Amino acid sequence: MKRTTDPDVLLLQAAADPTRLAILRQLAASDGVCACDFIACCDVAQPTVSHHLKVLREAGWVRTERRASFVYYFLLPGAVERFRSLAAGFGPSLGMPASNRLPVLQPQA
Amino acid sequence: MKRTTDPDVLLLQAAADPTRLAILRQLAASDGVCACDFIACCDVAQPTVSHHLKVLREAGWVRTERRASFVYYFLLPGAVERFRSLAAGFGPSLGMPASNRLPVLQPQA
DNA sequence: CCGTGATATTGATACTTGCCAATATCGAAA
DNA sequence: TTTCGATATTGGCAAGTATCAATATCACGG
Repeated sequence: MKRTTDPDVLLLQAAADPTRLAILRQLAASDGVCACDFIACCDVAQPTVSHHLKVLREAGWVRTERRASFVYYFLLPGAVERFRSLAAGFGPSLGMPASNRLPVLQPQA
Repeated sequence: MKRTTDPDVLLLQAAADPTRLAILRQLAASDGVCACDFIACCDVAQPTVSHHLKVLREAGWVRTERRASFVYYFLLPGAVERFRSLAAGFGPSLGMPASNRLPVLQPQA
């Protein structure tokens, strides 16, 4: 993907991967998950899980907390909220199908 | 990225690009946009815009409609809705920070 | 201090993706 | 039909990324 600085795009890019979305979903289901548990849920090796967790951390999706030799991952509520407002920003396009509105006929009119 | 069939991941992947997010936002602002107008909004050449529009179409984000030699793009309300429920599915993590809840101490307990 | 289990980092490789020039296609008008 | 403007497709390259083996680090128990 192209390098970008748009925080919304960075948030989306981090979520737009099967493994990482599975991780996010597990965190949404029960927050505070040990890193070792993600190895079971996703069909990838441990270093790969660690890599994806790093991506999520750097994108601001999760924070970490050490307990003994385990590392727990937590969803950052701010990220969830940002994601939701991004979705909410996709307009009032609900309810009425777009074809019911009069589209302009000339571009840049 | 890894090949996947998860429709949610496909939806996210399609949106997780600066050019395509700009396109989606322009559509959210005023639905029914001529393809030629996207060339101005995004700083890329015409074939690149066409490529991104194809990605969005195949991901189910938009539909097209020919008028004369122009092609108009419309946001699919279903896609917006799917995107929103995806965001909504990221848990009740709003309000109370995760650290206020008691996380398990032993993995897989 | 040493061994062990958990997690992170490194390095290499294969795959995917964004980009544009050139070209093809399509619709309308001459 | 020929031409022209708008859009799509092709082909190739450059860059990004997912993956894992090997290795490093970290925290704890002995």
